[in-house]
Amino acid sequence: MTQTIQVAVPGPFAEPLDYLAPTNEPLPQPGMRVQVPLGRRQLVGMVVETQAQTHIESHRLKSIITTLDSEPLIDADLLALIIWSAHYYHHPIGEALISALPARLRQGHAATPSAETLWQLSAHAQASDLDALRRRAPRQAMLLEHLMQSQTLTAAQLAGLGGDARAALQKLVAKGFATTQQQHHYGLMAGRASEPAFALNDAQHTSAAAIQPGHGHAILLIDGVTGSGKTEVYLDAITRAIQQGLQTLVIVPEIGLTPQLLSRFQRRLAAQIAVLHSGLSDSERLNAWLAARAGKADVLIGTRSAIFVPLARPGLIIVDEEHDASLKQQDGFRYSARDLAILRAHRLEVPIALGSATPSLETLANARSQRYQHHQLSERAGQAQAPLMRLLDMRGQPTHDGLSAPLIERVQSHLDADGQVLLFLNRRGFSPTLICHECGWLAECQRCDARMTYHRGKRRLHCHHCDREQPIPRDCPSCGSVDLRPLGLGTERIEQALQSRFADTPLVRIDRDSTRQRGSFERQMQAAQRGEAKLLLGTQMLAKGHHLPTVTLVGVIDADQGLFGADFRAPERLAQLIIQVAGRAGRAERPGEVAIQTHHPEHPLLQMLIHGGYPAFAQAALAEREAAGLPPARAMALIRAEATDAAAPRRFLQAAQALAPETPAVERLGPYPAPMERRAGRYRAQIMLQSDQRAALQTLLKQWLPRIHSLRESRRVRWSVDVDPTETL
DNA sequence: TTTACTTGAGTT
DNA sequence: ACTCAAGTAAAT
Repeated sequence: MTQTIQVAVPGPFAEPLDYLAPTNEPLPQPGMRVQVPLGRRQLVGMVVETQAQTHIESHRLKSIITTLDSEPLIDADLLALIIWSAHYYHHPIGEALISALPARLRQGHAATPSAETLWQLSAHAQASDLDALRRRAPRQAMLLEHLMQSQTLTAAQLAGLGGDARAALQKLVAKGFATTQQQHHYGLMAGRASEPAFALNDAQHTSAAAIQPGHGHAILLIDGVTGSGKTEVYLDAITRAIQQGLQTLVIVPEIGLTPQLLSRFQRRLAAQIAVLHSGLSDSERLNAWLAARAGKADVLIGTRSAIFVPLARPGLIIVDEEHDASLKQQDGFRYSARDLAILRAHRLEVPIALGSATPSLETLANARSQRYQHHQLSERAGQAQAPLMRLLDMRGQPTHDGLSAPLIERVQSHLDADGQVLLFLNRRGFSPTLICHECGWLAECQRCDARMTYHRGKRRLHCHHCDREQPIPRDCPSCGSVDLRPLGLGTERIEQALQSRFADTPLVRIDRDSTRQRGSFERQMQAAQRGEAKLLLGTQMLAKGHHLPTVTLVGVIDADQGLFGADFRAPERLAQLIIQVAGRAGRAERPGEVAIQTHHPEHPLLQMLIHGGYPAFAQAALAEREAAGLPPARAMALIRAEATDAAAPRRFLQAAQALAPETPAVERLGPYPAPMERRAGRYRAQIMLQSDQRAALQTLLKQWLPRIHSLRESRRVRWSVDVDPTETL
């Protein structure tokens, strides 16, 4: 009986495939990549198991072609975690395992970091040689002197020396004064702890002390209002992890991985820091991944996908802004980095801290049921006081491009007192659409059930759902009238209104359009932070996490948009956004004020928020979810389908429903059209599953999905499963 | 009759 | 996902 090896290969397979051990090669181990034949193709797969029995007839088994790694890339723990998550999210096992690797490894490249040349002083070199060189080759002499002082020179140091230092060094090597050597180069940032740690206040100290790297598993919610110094708590815990020789994995939202955050870590930690985000090249990502795996990095800061990075000596996991939507992948392998982080911390027996000023209802429910330790930081660090929030009733108010008289009055008053004002509107462009004043025609997208946004700056219509752009029509396509008018409010329009109302006040607008150029976001943010701009206007880009110490007034231009969204999470998101943008006010010594424009001042959500803050809102929202049988009270999953043929998704999902195993434990709703049925030219429908028992929902999916796979209709649509969906649209 | 495109089955 | 064989539609 020859040994069969289970290999996860990229393809639509829920389970690994069986292969024979490679001939003339040692047995590959779990966690190693292997090259395997699949049909006519050769693919990179990952060994999952070597002790397996197979039920495939032995003559049909093929052999592994070759083993690509000399040691496992990921250890048994991480391998098991990824396999578990492939099953939990019902994603093909090979896709899950392969997508956990950096692209270079997926493609089969060697698991080695970049190499850089290192020049060293040769033992033969004498001081007299230096004198001899000084006359004929001053550049070589200069370099030799460098080598004599510091023994080595790296490529990075060379860049600072100017000219063709490399050629001169080659001459030195030829003359036997220097030698070269290739050295691994992981591209790490060296932290210097040049800045002393802040003295923690009592609440910070209590939270930080509860995070004990090296003392087993614990889950902590660090529930800290904006400005309460969550990062100080993290830094304290990370410092202790480093002192114990343990690594910390820090997961941050896409928008949160800023140069400011990195430089703060660098200034405060005596550690090697690796960074992993979407802006890196493939080899930079590989370097950071390998640095964490080899234990060269003490701290790894990364976005969602960093949760799959192997760690040589794990000691602590931190998930910052744990409520942030970007922690859940929205296509393909739809995992939640926050949920997997909790699982990983459990498996590794290390503490995990989840931080947020506005925790998700899922996390709050877990804190309430004592599964997580709940640490509240309700005091703002330093002198800062909580801002005063109030609602501005828009009903019957005359408005100037969305700005009510009371808001204009507040802005003026803060500007007069030399304050800085931040206005928040989560909608870019000039107006959400154009309307024909004669016949009521609206500028609709050809490919989506949505209106096209009018962008005055670009002089174009732009669909924010499918990215389609077109020129602005001269006249109405329906009646020919030339009287086309902007309908609704976007940041460009508010900018214009502010410029005419506060003509002499320097203003900066920050949204995806105004920051498209490289570096312009940082430039504009600096103008905001230094107080050069007195009026700041922007979308959630401006709301999330940037320190704006001199803002005294925050205006929310339109709170109504989020109040009546189709998604059951819309109120939660609105509350989080309002609290976050409100958190920008009064962070330093000045007290802040928050003014929220709304046509529904009596709305319970808004009342709750301004009177009881986020905790009161969250408590009410949790009770509502409980009553409605929605997450986190019950488990949820979606089966989504889309196709260019309008009827196909519904037909497919109906056929799927007919094959569903009957169980009273799981409720199955639909198929029903997605709230925006047509998007980018595709029609979309879905089935919703809900259950009181997570396990029952999993069992149902496990039995059901293979049947759905075998449906003829399944080939005519694109379909996918979304477990624990965060966007039900 | 040849060639281009769609459809279904199978990959260990 | 990808690739191939079989089936169908249109080019010569």
